[in-house]
Amino acid sequence: MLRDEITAAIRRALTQELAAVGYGRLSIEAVARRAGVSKTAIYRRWNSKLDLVLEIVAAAAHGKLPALDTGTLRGDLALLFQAVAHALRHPLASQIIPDLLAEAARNPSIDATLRQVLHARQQEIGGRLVTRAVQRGELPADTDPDAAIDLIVGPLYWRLAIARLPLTDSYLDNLVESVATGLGADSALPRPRAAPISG
Amino acid sequence: MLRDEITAAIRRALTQELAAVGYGRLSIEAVARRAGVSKTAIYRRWNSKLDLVLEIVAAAAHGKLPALDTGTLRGDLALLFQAVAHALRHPLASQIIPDLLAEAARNPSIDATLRQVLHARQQEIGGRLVTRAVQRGELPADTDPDAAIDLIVGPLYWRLAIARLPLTDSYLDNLVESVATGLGADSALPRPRAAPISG
DNA sequence: ACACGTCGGGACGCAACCGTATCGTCGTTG
DNA sequence: CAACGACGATACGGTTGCGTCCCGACGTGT
Repeated sequence: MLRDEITAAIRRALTQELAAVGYGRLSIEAVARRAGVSKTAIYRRWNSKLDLVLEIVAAAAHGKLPALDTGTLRGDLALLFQAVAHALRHPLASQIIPDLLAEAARNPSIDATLRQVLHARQQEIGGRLVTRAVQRGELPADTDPDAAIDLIVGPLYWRLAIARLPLTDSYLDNLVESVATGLGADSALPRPRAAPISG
Repeated sequence: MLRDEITAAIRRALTQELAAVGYGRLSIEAVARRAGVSKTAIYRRWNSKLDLVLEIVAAAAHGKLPALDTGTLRGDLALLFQAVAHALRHPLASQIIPDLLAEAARNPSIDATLRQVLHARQQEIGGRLVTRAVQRGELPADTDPDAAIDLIVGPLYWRLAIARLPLTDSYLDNLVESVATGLGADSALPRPRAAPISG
């Protein structure tokens, strides 16, 4: 009997509050104000602040995942980077995700939830990507999937979520090439070198 | 006339509080309790919560920086990774840094301070590392220092601060090699490939 | 022995938020 | 059109924190 429009408004307001003040300062009162809803309406739906956040974070991350099998390592990487960049370009996501990841270090419930919806999925996607590339002969057979994920996700996350520098198409192209060769793929092209200075 | 031991106790307590509850929930009262000090003693030294945090964060990051000129790209990377890993292994640092980086997205004062003490230094160190490698002929002449920094710092930060997975010596060795070749250095060794499956 | 200034303790008024409870209202369902 | 239940508004007591102020107690330097 709970009205869906109000539930949706609460979810929307929570997302915005989370981005605006972070999990640490999050207050139910502010969520209610922002949603144009009474506190009562929130407490009818969730028991507490943590419940609310966990439910909504888990739901938000159950979105679509790309097929991600283009037939080449570089194609897969480019597609994955596009998806990650698209997600982290949303101002809300780029504020909420680092905030919750930091909070996860001290809140086991949040940590568990994020591991389910983010890390597990990353490992699954990254693992498949690596496995296929190994099968194609593009990557060494002894490639460690965990280490590969660090190398794939780390640079883009750093630039978008931490350094907050702009992202251009050519940057992404270069990143694909860097990560691919870093993982152990053959270089696409030889690249020009300066002559060593030592005589 | 302010007693140094008390100032030090406040700094220590602030660090611990920051790690325990994060910047969002940080309270002066809790810092005072933890330091075994009265609120008055804190307010005699700093005007507000933000002042306190900014001063101490800035001071903490003015620590030593490694000489970082080993003569080879891989040597420089290994040394840099050791330094980063050492810093992020401290439980306090590994909780505080992601927390403040997330908070920086919504607090301009924190953002400015972190850019001074972290990003600027990273760019300086990373830029020098890249410049030297280019001069030696180890890296392409058109290497973008900013992109290089993402590739260097991102994976290790991701693993230690976000994924919070363990770090082994062999992992670091592999990471040095991956990053070096990803940046465009020649591979140290050819690595075994599986035969492509397609017949 | 004296004066000075920091010290801890504690109280202040103000504000925000928690989670609960109680209203009368309104819309939906049947 | 009647009953039901979610709705907003409002208030509750309790907790926590802010930043300020005052106090008597050191203890340090002179």
